Amino acid sequence: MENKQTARQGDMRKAILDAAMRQFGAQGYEGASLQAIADEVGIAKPSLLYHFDSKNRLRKAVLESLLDHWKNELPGLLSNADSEHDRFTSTITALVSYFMEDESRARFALREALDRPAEIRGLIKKHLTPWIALVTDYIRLGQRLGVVKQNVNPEGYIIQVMTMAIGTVALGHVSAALFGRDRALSKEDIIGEMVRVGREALFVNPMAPNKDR
Amino acid sequence: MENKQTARQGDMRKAILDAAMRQFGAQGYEGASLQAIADEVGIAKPSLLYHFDSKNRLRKAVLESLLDHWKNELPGLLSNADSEHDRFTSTITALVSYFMEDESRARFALREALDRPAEIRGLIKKHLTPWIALVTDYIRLGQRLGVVKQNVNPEGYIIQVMTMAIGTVALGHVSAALFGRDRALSKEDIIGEMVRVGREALFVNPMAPNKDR
DNA sequence: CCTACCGATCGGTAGG
DNA sequence: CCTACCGATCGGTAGG
Repeated sequence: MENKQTARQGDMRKAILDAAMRQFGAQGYEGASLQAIADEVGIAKPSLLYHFDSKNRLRKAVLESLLDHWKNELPGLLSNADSEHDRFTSTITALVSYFMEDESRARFALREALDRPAEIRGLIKKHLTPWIALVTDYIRLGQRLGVVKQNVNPEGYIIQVMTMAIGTVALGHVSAALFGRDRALSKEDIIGEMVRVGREALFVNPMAPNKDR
Repeated sequence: MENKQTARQGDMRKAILDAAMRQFGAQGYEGASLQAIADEVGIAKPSLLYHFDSKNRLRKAVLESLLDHWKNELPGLLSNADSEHDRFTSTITALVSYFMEDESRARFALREALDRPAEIRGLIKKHLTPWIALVTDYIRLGQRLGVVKQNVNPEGYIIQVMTMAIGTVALGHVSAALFGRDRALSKEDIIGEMVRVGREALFVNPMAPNKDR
């Protein structure tokens, strides 16, 4: 009862963050106006600035909500796996599912990397570096075990997989229609081929069953 | 002599197109102002609108300059190759070189796909469809010859390679610093790993010498 | 190619 | 959470 007001404010903040992510993702930060975001939420523009002091702070809050998700998700993802193949499959599935669940996430993340490379580089370094290092360690372990190809460049490989995952989702509406109706591709086809490419490039035996050691 | 004036105007148009591509690529279409573009060229804003009737027409002219390059380049690229491996190497090298030569090209292309998916889809369909169909035909030929893996989805594969090529160049400044100084990656490392990923996912024998039939 | 200028919209503030 | 309003900047025009 004492936090009824707080709960309502929390709901409103979440509604604003959702609308902002969609608008920023679709129109870009400069292209999206506070007016359009306020309209989508159903409030007046100054009311929006009561919850977030400025457009820039609103953007940072959206960014933070993405980072928080992965800071909570990554630890479990990387430890709960019985084999290298499982680890690859569950990690890339979680990565792609998260962005496909709401494509605005992929578009927003891609735009931020284009608009503010220095800031995004700093955020990644600060929040994601230990987890990325863990992935490269696993790849090197796989190489010693003979499960992962020797010619894989672990750091470069991670960049390619992340670029494919975010890029494929963010550009889905463009690329799916690259071919005539007769050769139309479903989202599942595109994602499936992405996983296949990542798998073939990584594993000595890409089609190995679940257990590999 | 009679076209001295025309030559000067052509030079000015080219200077404006260059500045516009850099500004659009770095700041986005909405984020880049005509004033900033005019400043970079060293003329007044209304002078810019004498050469291009509106900001939107200037954007379309930049887009057209990218498409024209590939409409001229692709025919030669796809026919001048002695083997499937050569075709893959020369095509992906040309693709990546073109974007690396001026990274604004990759950023601008990526932003346009995000900002105006319907328009870009239409442009690709109109200008690039026959060449893309030729590439899928080559992949299917390679599969019949036993050079290309049977589980490749030709359409999906092309999407992944294009996403990797454009995304890797456009996001180079962000991704290169994902790792500490001790594991720093050069552009060549990143591009090399991209080519390796594409090759391993495509060929039955990724390390085959030049001739394969 | 320039100076001078236009209406519209932007992010943000005052005050309640 | 709202109405009313601000200065700054936007793309674009008039006129030379």
